[in-house]
Amino acid sequence: MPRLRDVAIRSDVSVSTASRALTRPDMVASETVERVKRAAKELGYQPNLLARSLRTRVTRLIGLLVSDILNPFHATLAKGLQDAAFDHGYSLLLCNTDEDPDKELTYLRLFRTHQLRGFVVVPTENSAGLLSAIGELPVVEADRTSGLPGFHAVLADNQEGTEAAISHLIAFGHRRVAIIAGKLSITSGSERLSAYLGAMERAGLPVDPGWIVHGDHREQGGYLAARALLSLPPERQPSAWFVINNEMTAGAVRAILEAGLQIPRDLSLIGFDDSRWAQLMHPPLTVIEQSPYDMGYTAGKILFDLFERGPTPPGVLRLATRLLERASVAAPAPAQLGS
Amino acid sequence: MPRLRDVAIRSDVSVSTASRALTRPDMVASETVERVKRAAKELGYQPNLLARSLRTRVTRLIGLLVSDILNPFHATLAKGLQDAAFDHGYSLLLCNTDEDPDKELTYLRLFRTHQLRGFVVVPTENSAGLLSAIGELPVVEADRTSGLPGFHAVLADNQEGTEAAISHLIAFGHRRVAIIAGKLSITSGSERLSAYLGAMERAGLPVDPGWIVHGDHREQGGYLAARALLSLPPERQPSAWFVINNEMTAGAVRAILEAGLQIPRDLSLIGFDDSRWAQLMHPPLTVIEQSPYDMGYTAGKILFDLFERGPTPPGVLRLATRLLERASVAAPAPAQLGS
DNA sequence: CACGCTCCTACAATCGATTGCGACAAGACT
DNA sequence: AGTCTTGTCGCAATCGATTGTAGGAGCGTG
Repeated sequence: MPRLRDVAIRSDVSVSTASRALTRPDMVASETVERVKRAAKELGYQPNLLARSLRTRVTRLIGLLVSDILNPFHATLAKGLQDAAFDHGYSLLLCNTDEDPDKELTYLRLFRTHQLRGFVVVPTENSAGLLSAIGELPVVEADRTSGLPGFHAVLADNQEGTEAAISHLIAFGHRRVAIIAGKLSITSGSERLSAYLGAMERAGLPVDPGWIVHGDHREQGGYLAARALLSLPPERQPSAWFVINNEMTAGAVRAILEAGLQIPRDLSLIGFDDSRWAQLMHPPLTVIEQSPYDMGYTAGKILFDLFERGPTPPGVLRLATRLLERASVAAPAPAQLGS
Repeated sequence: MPRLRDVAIRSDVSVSTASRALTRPDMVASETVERVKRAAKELGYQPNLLARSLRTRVTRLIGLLVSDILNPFHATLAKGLQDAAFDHGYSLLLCNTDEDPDKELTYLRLFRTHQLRGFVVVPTENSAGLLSAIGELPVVEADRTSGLPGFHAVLADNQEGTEAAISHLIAFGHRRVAIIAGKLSITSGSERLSAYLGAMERAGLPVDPGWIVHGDHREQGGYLAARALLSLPPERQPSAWFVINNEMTAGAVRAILEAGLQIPRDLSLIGFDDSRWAQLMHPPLTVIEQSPYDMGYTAGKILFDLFERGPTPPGVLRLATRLLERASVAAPAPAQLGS
């Protein structure tokens, strides 16, 4: 690989002039710039970013830390961030933690050793303890917050979305609405649960404690939570479920199908976050749509802003949600109305 | 951030000894090693990989170039590669090209400027011309090959998979089997098409030219191809479709539902590559399952092998496929048997 | 005691860029 | 003619690590 020195020799200038000709052309005579550029092109010169970054103390690398890129929500977020990175001339280091604190710590360290400029993280339960250790690196949290002060965050408007979901169910006549909730230590989980409780209370509807089950945000967790709901005695059965994320919704659907129930005849269902399978399943699933792509793109923009303008007072940005009415919600069967 | 110099001063040795104590402890008195390590820990020292890589001329970065990380196939492949990278102490740069040759070229250049050690690519039509330009960088192709000689590749056993699909349909009594094929310039597409033709011929079944439609490997392409099939005159209608990738299968399903047809009553369907929606849709889709995770992991292993052992004669590794029988294939209705 | 040997350690060069500063020439101005 | 600008360009230091080589300490041996 040709070095800057080769370009300099070929265009008969010093290395410093060659450097300036390529990066700050206004400081060099235009005729010289031309000569240097031509030489660079002829040699196929590509600057060594390691050397440049070492000298300037600035890289053009950012990171993304998610628990699982297989979750379409994360994949879409990754794409949004990647596009933002591309638009700003940055490259993206992708890291899956699999919810493993050791991996998470390893990656966080890696971010520092690789001299990343900053990163975006979808925090997990363990993140809070770890993030406080990384120090001065600019960070933007997406989807959830670790609860730590000082971080910028881009989140969905969980309250608005949840309320829309519950209102939708109530409008169909449901009075017995269950929730497959998540971990309280994860903000998206706790916010959606409390919005559910608020919406039910405002509607004057009692909530059976058995209607609140907690999953681990993964498919299997949703499945187990659904089984718990299905095993409630008949007189306590809810007529509709609200599931707080897409993975658990998939698990819940699996459990429902296994139990031989039909949606929405026997049970109405509404999920948080859209996905292809939600559109294609039978019946198509009514969901609260979020914008993971925008979330990623926006998180990126905030990050780049941070790079340019320096530290900013941290703020939380809420992205709107939207009710996508499809066919998994219907009026409850008379027998289900209960007391 | 503390530098090695700080560690050296604190442990009262020279920078070079500090360096050796941390990276080649056998060359330094164990008592000194101890002292240096302690100092490093106390200071929270993290080596600057830019400087190290600049000096050693070797980074621990690899890249992944895919057209679209939103495709679960690519996402899963990415995860496999990421896990392989983690296991070998490498980090992964993720790049989406969106099938845009400009982006692809930009990223390829980026790989060189970032001094990546090598990369994995799922080639597109444009890749062939570009890959030849990147020179000496180790590359492993996944899922498809660009057709260029000299590259290692990890592919699905397209012939085996396609034959299993067609045999399955034939075993159910289908004689009129259509294919939604891809671009011939993409090997996975051409291989699956020719395997289809071979299987039909060996079964002694004629193929109506109208039964072969080409899509662009994306959802919309599958939709359009499906519309083309559905608009064939009744006497030329196939009783079963084989779709060569998951995105186009989704589009095809959309078109079928729009047309008010029922699977498998009116039409049997079998897709290549499994996905969650294929499991959850109604009816669950019979598919040829591939192992994108293994593909990514294996591609990574080949790449790391290349790093360690130096250039190897390029080879093509085929990963087995498996027929996942679900419920989208049934015997054709008598009226469909045709002539 | 001189010599050679083995261990350790330090000095200094090096990777490939960027950049502060000074040198120099050409032109403007007094 | 002398001085001052202005515009270009080169020298050399620098970023933070790694590593070839040389030198010194400690020890055993003849």
